[in-house]
Amino acid sequence: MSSVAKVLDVLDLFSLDTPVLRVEDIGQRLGYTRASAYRYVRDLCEAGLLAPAGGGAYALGPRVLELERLLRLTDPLLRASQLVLARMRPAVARGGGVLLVCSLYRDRVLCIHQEGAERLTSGGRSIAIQRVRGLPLPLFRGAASLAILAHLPARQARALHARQREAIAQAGLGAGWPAFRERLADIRRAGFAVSTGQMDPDLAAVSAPILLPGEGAGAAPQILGSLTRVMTRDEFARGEAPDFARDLVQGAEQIAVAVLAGTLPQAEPERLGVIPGA
Amino acid sequence: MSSVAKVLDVLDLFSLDTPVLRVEDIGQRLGYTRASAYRYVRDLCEAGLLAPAGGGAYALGPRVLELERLLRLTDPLLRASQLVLARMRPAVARGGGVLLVCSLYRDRVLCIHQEGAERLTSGGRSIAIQRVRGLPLPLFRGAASLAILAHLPARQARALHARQREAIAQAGLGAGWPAFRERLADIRRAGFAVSTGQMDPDLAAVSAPILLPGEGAGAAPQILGSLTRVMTRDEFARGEAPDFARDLVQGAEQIAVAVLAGTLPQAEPERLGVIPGA
DNA sequence: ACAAAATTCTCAGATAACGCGATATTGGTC
DNA sequence: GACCAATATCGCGTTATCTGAGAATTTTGT
Repeated sequence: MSSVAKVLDVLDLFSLDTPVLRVEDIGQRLGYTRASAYRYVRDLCEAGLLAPAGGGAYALGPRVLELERLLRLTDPLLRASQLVLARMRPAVARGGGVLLVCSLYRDRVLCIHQEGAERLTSGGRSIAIQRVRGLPLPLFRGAASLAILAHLPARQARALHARQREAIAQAGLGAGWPAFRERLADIRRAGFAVSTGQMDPDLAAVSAPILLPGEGAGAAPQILGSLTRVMTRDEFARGEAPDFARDLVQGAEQIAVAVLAGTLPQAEPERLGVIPGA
Repeated sequence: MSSVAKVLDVLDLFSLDTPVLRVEDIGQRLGYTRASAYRYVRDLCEAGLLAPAGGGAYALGPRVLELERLLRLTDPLLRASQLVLARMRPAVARGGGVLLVCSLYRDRVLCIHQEGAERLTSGGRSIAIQRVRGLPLPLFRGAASLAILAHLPARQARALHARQREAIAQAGLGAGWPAFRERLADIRRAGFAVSTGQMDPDLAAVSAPILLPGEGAGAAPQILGSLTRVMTRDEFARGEAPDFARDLVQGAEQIAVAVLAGTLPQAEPERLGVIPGA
């Protein structure tokens, strides 16, 4: 194992349960000597990814916020989504809904942007949206995940099934590979994914894949992420779901176009303002 | 130079101007061979800090968002600020002002939280607040910076002056070390820092240091960050500045108390909700 | 000022990292 | 489906770096 991987493994120890760790604990958990643990932590502190939190303990560092701002302002998918989201915002807000942009992150799906409220109200109950920005969630539950899952390259889907047969069956996506494959094909044929009650019993979601056209003739398109609308089950049952799906699919297509446009070298006409001290 | 530092240096290349980089360019800019550049990029991708962006290019990766969420939910200073900010929010919002929590980050000051609008309106002009979350700014300009600068440990202030004599003089903080030292002592004596027109000609700010009491008798308190209120110059001139300062100093003290309380091992009564798939 | 942590340092041996060129993989084209 | 050009990884000898144990040093607490 490379020393870089060892150092970056330290980052994995920081979690909601253990946001502040002592060097001794880090070394013990990963099987490093005290000296090595100190060296690794020092390296991460120099990079700003960790910061001393007093008492020989360390927590995530300010560099995380600096990188987050950079990502927020520059991520190709986020930038491409901005115009489309701005256009869809009023209609979605009117319905009390929420828009999400998600992307694949290893074996999970990560929400990279939420637009609208963080909670929905249904029958007097205030429901927190589970798929919040920055929280990786499984590929097998929720419309935003399914829309991405269905468009994974065939090889990847196959490997995924081999690795997580259990979780897939448990999510109702079929017991074997043929059944699973068929479920994914169904979603692809529909052009969007729907889930009701998968994340919260009183919520539903519709999600459209953000697809870059496969460059070769007949080549499968490349999945970049998904554009999702979360709503209460009541609103979903009101029967406008087909309209939602149409809007989402259209929005996702426009995002894909914008991503392509942003990839072109000369497609950066507006300079970002010069920021002193940046 | 350690190999970890070399890998993490790659992260420094990503900026607002160059958010997407090709491996070749990374290697060339840092003087690495192609093979090494690929190795480094691969390591960072495995950690999720970078992600392929097509065409042999890479951009910041989704892990950044995951870490940001973690930091937002767990950072000791942020958590300690939450209650105080909630209490101050209404009064500040009424005045059209903005609250910032900032902390020291190497030789700069980083805003780690903003409360209220991102813009202020003065005489029909809409002014963007420069000190936005995640953007490191110099230590020498703006109230939020000065409040921290004034409470740096003496050694650090001295070293800083030796390194950045020029920038300090240019910011009007004195031409030599004695003058600089005196300016900092002035701010400490006042208990808060004020700036008018330093960041934007039509804005002003008042900032209180967030100080942990020095543990030894007579020991200098430790600076954690600053609590700042940004407002239009008009509102500042309205003469309520002393009230703002009093409120901020009081708020900063309460944050310090909350940080101390959070440091105690048994001070985590409320478990965060269990999040499926987290 | 003293005692106890917390952190860095020293050094020789063990071990990955480096560069180079060759070799797979991709992705686009016919 | 076969080709070609990129994109990315591999294999290996050399060499610089990392490691571990304990001592030395700095920082912190009383």
